[in-house]
Amino acid sequence: MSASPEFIDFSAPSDEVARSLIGVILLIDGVGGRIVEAEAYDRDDPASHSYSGPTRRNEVMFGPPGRAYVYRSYGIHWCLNFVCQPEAHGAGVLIRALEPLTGLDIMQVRRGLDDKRLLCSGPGRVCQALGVTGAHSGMPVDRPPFQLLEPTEQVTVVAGPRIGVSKAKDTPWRFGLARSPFLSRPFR
DNA sequence: TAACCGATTAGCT
DNA sequence: GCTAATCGGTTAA
Repeated sequence: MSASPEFIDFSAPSDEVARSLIGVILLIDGVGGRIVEAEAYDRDDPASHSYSGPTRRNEVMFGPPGRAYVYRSYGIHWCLNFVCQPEAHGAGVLIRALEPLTGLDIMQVRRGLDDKRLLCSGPGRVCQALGVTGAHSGMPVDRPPFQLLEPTEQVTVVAGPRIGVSKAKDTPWRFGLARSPFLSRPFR
C-alpha cells in the first residue's frame, strides 16, 4: 500500500518529510551513506519545478509519493528528489548531501577523487557518487536498487533558507544534520 | 533568459 | 586559506 518505509511517511508535507529524512541512511545498489542535508519544495512554491503544473520533465512529482524524481540540472548534473504528499499534489524533497558510509571505493571512482568530504556534498555530487540518472526517475524508494535505513542515533536537525533559490528566499526549508562536515554549505 | 549546480581559474588576505 | 567569475547542456517560462 504505502510506498515508504514505516519510519517515513512520504504522504506528509514535504518540509516534515525533509526533516525526518535527516539521519536516514540512503543506499543505491548498496552504495551510499547518511542523509545530512535535504530541501523541501511544494506545489505552491515559486522555486519548485511543480509550481506551474505538470510537464514531461516533472510528471513524476504529480504521481504517487515515495518515488524518486530525478532531473537534469543546468543541463549537466542529475538531482535526486523524493516525491511527497498525496498523489497529484506535486511536492518533493531534494537530497542535497550525504555522509559517505558504504561503497567508498566505488564512489571515489565515479567521482574521480578521494576526498570523502567532496564525494557527496551537493545534489549533483550525490547523484554522481551513487550512480543516479534519469533512469531512476519514477522508481519507488522502498525497493531495490533503493534502500532506506532508519537512523540508529539521535540526530540534531537545523533549518535555514534554501540554496540556489531566487524565489521564496525566506522559506527556511533547508534541513541539515547540525555541524556535519559533509554539508554542501554550513548552516549559520 | 533563467534555472533546486560543480569544476576551474583568477584574485584576494 | 578564502571569494567572485565563468562556463557548460537541458528544460521551460
